[in-house]
Amino acid sequence: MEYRKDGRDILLKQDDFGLDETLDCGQAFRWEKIAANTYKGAFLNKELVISSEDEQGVFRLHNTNESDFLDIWADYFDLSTDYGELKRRFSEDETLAKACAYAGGIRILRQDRWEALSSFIISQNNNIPRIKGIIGRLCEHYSGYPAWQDMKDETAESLAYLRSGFRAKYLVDAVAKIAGGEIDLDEIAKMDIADARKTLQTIKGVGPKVAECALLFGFYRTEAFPVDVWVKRVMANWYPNGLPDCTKGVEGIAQQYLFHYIRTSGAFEKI
DNA sequence: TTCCAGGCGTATC
DNA sequence: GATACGCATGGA
Repeated sequence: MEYRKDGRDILLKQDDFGLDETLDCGQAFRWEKIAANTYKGAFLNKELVISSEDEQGVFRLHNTNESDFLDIWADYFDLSTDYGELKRRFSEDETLAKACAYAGGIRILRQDRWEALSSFIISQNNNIPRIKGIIGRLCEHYSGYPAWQDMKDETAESLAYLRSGFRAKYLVDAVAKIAGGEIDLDEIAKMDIADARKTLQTIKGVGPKVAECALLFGFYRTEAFPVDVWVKRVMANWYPNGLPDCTKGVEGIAQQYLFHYIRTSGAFEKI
């Protein structure tokens, strides 16, 4: 990992990293583009402004320090994973080769468990701009993303201001199950993937897709493979017999390249 | 106006 | 176990 201090900023040299592709590709919902090449966001309630420099592959983490960079952001941005190597591996497959070439700057963010779980509960049968709106209202209300402990007294009625529709009662059930001890996110992190899936799906509003998203983005279980309407199209059109072997163990990372590719490249219209 | 969105609960067979 | 349908909201 190559970095140096520059005044109150950290300058990071990092290949295979694009801000638009990583922060605005539907895996996290509260990064906001505040200027050209600049995003503002947060992990837990530690805020960060990050921008790309003119020099290719160099990023500026504004107004932070070395310990936050090493303890928080290096992990959050998954800097210890070699995405160049992953892309070479994926590129054995023709479609994945195109997806990796199309958006080579995608990385999987190592997000907070509760934030990922609750965000993807909100995401169901919803579109990304509206998901961002609902989460934005939630964070505005709580001055940051609320921990589940902060939401213990919420009801579907008290959450009406979110305008999250039928999803509000699902959030309430998730909080209730965690607060009641039926669900322990630390325990889920230690479970094998089958038990983790099964346990998450005891929450109302958490089915196969939301569970996979929570596991991939909140628990960094790279073998989790979320299938939404877009990935259904990917599978139907390119992988009718299943994913290629080169994705084994990191299906979720492959999924993110494919999701972004079919959703934004225009490849879908050409099928 | 109708359709759709990072789906799921429920009823029915 | 599979399939059909309703669900809140808002943009296209």
